[in-house]
Parts: sequence; C-alpha cells; structure tokens
Amino acid sequence: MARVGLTAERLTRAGAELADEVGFDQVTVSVLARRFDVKVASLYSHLKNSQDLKTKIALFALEELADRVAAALAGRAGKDALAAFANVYRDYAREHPGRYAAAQLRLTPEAAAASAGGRHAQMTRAILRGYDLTEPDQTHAVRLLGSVFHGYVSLEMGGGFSHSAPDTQETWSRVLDALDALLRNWPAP
Amino acid sequence: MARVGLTAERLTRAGAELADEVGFDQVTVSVLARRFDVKVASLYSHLKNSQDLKTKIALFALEELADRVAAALAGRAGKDALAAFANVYRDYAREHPGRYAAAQLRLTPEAAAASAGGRHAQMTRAILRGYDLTEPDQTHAVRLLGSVFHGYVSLEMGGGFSHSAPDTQETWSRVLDALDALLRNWPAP
DNA sequence: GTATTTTCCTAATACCTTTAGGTAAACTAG
DNA sequence: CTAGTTTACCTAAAGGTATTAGGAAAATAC
Repeated sequence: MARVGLTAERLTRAGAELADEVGFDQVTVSVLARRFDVKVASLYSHLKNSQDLKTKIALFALEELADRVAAALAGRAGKDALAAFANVYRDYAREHPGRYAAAQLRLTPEAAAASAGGRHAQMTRAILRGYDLTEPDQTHAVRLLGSVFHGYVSLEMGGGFSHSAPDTQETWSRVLDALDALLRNWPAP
Repeated sequence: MARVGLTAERLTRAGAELADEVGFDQVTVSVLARRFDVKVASLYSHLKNSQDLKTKIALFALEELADRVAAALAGRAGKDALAAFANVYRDYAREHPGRYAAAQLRLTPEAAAASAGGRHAQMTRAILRGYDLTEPDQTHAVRLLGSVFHGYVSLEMGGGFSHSAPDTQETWSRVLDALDALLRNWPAP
C-alpha cells in the first residue's frame, strides 16, 4: 500500500494538464485517479468533489495567465502593451486550450474574490493608460477589449473562421491595428 | 402502454427548453425522458445518443437565431443594421441562455455544413455592405464583429462585468457606437 | 516507541448511458 | 375490416462516474 503522495496541488496541476489533453469538460475525478494509479475514492481526501476540482483548475489557470500577462506588460505602453496583452491571451489559449477553458468557468462569488480576476481587471485597465480616455469611457473600453480578445480566441479555437481566405494571423494583426486606432480615436457619445 | 408521440423534433424542442431552464450541459437523455414520463431507453429510437441530442439542439438554435437575425436585418443598412444584428444576438442569449450555449457547440464538419452557419456568415457580411470596405478587410471586419458580439454576450452572461459602475446597457450602446465609427474609418494596413 | 494523524483502500449507493431483445399499438393493403 | 408490417415504448442488463462511510497501514509527533 505504498503512498503516491497526492496533494490538492498535484491534483490541480495534473488536472490542468489533463484538461489540455482531453478538454476541460472531460476532466473527471475518475480519469485523474486512473492517471495516478489510485482508486477514485482516494481523491476525496484532497478534493471536496468534482466541482471543487474544476474550480481549483480554474483558479490555477487564472493565476498562471495573470502571471504571463504581468510579465508581458512590464515596460510596455500604448499599442505595444495592447498587442502584448492580446498575444498572451491568444497564445495561452492555443498552448493550453484546456486551461483557457477552465479560466472561463463561472466561479462562485467567494471563489471569484479569491481568484486572480482582480489582477486581470487591473491589468486590462493598465493598457488604457497609454490612451486618452476618461471614465466612464475607460470602463466601456475595458469591456470592449475583453470581449474582443475572449471572443476572438474562443471563435478561433472553435474553428469559427478556419475555412476562409485570409489566415487568422493576418486578421489578428489587423484587429489589433483596428483596436489601437479606435482607442486613439474614441468616439464621443 | 399508451404512446406519448415522441419524435426527434419534439425531443429537440423540449431539449432546447430544458437547456434554457437548467443549462445546456445539464441537458441529459435521462431528464428528458423523465420530462416525457417515459423510460430512458425509449429515446434511443429517436436519438442516436446523447451527443446526437446536443447536436440537434445546437442546429435548432442556430436556425432559430438565423431566422431572427434575418427578420431584424430586413430593410436596414449601416449602423441601423449593425445595431439590429447585435441586439438580436444579445437578446437571444438573454432570453434563451441554454440555446445560445447550444449554438456554440463545436459541430462536426458534416453537421456544420448542414447547419445555419452559412446563413450567419452571409448575414454578418451583409452588414458591411453599408460601409466602404473591400476584401480582405471585409473578412477581417466580419471576424472582428463576430468576436465582439460573441465575446460581449459571453462575458456579460457569465457575470464577467457585473459589479462595476456603468451598467452594461450603457456599455453596449457605446460599443456599438465605437464599432460603427471603426467601420466608417477602418485603418489602412 | 507509542499515539495520532493522514493517506489510501474496500464496499456500497445512486445516477447516467447505451445496447439487446420483446410486446403491443398504429399504420397499410388487400 | 382484417392480416401483416412497422415502430413506439418497454424490461433487462452491463458499464461508467460521483460520492459517502468506515477501515488499515504508512507517516508524523512527542
């Protein structure tokens, strides 16, 4: 009965890797147990339940993504910062589709409060420092940026625009150009 | 052994309603059977399997949404068309969250080909007729619009920006203003 | 070196999915 | 309008996942 050395952390990490391999919603307590060569019930000493596992993976992904954004944003401003931010998002989703999906999980208010969500919001707002927007336009712009990035990544990963002519890298560049132009020239109400 | 009169269509419709009530991923063959007061196995005369049910609901939602978009777009152009299109999307998601989620289901190439996806693409492109864009900028713009609409609706429904000051209706209007301005003034490469 | 905590186990319950094969209701022909 | 065929729904069964209760052995604490 040798012990494997399970911890909530190891399970979360393994769950994140599993998510990238098979998809976030295929992450299940059973297959995680199998991966550690351990009986299913054993995981319940470390996890409250299946939902708890998913929440932990989501929080992990949010932290990891926030760390990457923070690193990419350091020392940049204006369009440079905008592109860096956007590319981190997109690259993370491509590199870690399961974790990206996890990061979109609807969290309970408590979990959300303990998450890196606040850092994300702060950093998105930091991008706008290079542009000349005042409240409440800043908030509108933050929401627009979040929508574009999330929407684009989500549609691109889902195969939303795979078959048409211009490749998605080209579109991505032009979308960033467009957003930059828009922020520099934000329309009055 | 009175017959209830199950058909794939009735199951799909009921599945769509169920999705709106309990969420698309809570839609299960079991609860659908219970809703018709019928044994689970009976549904397998009408559905290939659980995935087939979800696909049928997705196709149904895509058709319904395309119909609404078509109706809203009739006789409109320019910003009018843009706003009409966007509002149909957003309203549909608010009114039928489960169906909207279903419409995002990743379809197999065959299912996608048989879906209303083509109509959606065509109608999105039709919006741009009121603006002065040529290929390949049109394609870039189509992708941007899709990203914004989907991203916004998705984040708004997920509670992404619920706690901050300006309400989301105000942001929505300003985002539409911004997109209109951007399309009228699309930056050269 | 004993006591305690913790990790992992077996066992059991409950639910969802899917297939195989049967019965009776509904349709179809003559 | 009855005989034959189709088909809607059923029972039975097997296999997977989630979760809880309670036990044994390994690790840790004193």
